Amino acid sequence: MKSEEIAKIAGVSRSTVSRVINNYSNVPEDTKKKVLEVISKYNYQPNTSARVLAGKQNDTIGLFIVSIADTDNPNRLYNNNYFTQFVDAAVECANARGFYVLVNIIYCENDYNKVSEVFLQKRIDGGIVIGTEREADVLINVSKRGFPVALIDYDAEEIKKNKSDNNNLIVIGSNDYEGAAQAVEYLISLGHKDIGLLAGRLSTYSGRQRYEAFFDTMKKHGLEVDKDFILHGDFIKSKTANEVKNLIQKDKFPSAIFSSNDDMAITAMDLFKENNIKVPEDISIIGFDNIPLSSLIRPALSTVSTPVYDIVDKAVTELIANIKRNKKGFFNYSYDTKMILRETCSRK
Amino acid sequence: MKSEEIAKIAGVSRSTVSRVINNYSNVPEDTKKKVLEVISKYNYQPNTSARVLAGKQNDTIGLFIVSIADTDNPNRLYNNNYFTQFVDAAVECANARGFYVLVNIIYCENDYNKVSEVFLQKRIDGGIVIGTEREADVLINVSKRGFPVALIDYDAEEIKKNKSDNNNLIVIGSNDYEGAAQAVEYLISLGHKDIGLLAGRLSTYSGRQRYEAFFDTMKKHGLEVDKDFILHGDFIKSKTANEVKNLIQKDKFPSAIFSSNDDMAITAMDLFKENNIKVPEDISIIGFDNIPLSSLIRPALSTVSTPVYDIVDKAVTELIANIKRNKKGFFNYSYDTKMILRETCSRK
DNA sequence: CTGAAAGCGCTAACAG
DNA sequence: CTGTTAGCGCTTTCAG
Repeated sequence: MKSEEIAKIAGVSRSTVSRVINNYSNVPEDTKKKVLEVISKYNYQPNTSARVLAGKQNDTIGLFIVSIADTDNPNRLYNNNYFTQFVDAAVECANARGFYVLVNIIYCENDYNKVSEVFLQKRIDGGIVIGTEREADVLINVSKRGFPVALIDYDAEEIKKNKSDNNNLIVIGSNDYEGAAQAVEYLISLGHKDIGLLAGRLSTYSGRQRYEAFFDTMKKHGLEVDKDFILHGDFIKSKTANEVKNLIQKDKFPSAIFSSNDDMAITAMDLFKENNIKVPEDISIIGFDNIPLSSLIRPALSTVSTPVYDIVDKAVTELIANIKRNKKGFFNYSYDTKMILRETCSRK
Repeated sequence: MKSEEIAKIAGVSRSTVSRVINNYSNVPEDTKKKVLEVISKYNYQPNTSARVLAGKQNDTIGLFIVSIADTDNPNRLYNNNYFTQFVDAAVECANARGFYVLVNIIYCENDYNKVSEVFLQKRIDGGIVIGTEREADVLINVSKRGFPVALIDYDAEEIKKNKSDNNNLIVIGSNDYEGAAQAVEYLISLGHKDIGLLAGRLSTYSGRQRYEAFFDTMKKHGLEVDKDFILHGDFIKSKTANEVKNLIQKDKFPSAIFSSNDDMAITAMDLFKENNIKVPEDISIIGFDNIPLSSLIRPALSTVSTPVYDIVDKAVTELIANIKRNKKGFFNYSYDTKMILRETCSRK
């Protein structure tokens, strides 16, 4: 079924059919009704490719999830409790606004080219990139070519430097520095002095923010950081497990740990349990992200929640506004985090 | 940048550019190389809409996730530990085969029309539908119109009846009846007689299979089923919680429960814990699906694992084969489940 | 208000 | 082996 057939049946021209489909104002109610009836009767749907080729938008946004980690694990993302939230939220928000979502996963540096490809092939009107590494350049270039891009978990300041003329870039994130500082302050307020850090991948913005906040806060309180208590989990389960096992082997032990995300905190807790180290009696731990799992495990994990849903919703909304040319420019939004106290931290 | 410009620069015609893009055999190495160089130099990517309109495939499959549940919960899917696995697996498998994935969520009966729309608009070459309700007809009609469709968690027998001439339908699932029977047998072998059922939504195929297997197995062993021990959780957290709370109020209690999925089992366990009912000392429980969370909670949940990844991989592979016209016809595949014994079942 | 006609960027006969 | 040409199904001027 194509618009020409609809036109013939309705006794009008293709143009008129097109006009009613696109809701033009200058078509009389009668004609409109007549055409609509035929369309509905024959279950006609316009061919998207033809519409796009003729100048319409695609009404689809690309969701790019960077998951450069655990490359030896065939299940990768599959096991990542953090990103799945983004997929769900993005699809839900976009669908609610009449947009489709093309989901892409970036497993390796090489995959970054996929991003530009998808744009260049005009498969999408705009894209959201999450959890990105340093390869911001690729994305900034894409946006400079006129394609709207929303970046989540990115250093807005650094981008602002290079962007200058960028009209299609939206940077959205949470105030992780403040959130992490607050968590460490909390641990300190509980009387902890020997505090360890389970650090995330420093090539991510959030990884760096949480890392720096930890050291700054410790310093602010005149607390020494024992190098042996700095574990580089890099947001990767297997790495985290190795680092924690190493720590357990040592003859000294922190009384509390600030973990840069919940996944790593949970991995550590499992290992603690295996080794009869009690949380929070023997060691306190606080995570970051407030993934669904964190409230389900026992003891329930104290953590810092980032408003994932709000962030994604903002990303989708702003991206669509940019696509529709309502709102061009460089925008930067940042959301506050919130400490969620549960059962894994106790007074020293 | 369009193919004509590439042609001009490379000193050939558009057709030749098209030929090298589509890897035709009748292009001499030299010409090919020359064109490829220009393409790569200018970072040219063919416009997908134009290609599709000219008769090429879209190289994208639609993933439709039915989530008719908890409609009052704004986070819906977001909290569903089962479906996220499907999204990840599907994207990974499809990407690996050079296909893109358009993810759609079906929240209500009305959304079923979205499925046909996406097909009719030619946004996708084929679709995978998961967790479907009775509205199979919509999908079967879609496939009858020539669009390849893969159905996961569907009653293949029932479909076979109506399909007869269907050439584009693939039905994939796991042998849930056998898996559920095995789980109940296990509970019985542990000495349990008063066994309860946490039933899933009976409008899903898996929900029905697991339900029937429970009753059949109990009957086979001459065991009575107490009506008060049949809880209709419908795969929905809030409903499950209500049913379990009701049960706890009663003066009689089963010594074991077979839960039609892990999510409901975990909800029940949380309630048991709140009410000082110990698992597995006071009550044994076994779930279904083996979601990631089930191994993380304590006590770790005994369950029946379905090979999600295999199922999705098969769905993607077969769907693509059908799209590429290598393999037309009606196909039905079913995978065995596997009991995973952990810590929630004990001898009566 | 509405039809005719051009054109979006590509592929695929067809001819040479 | 390669260029020319005719669409693919739609939107959008441009006339009327």
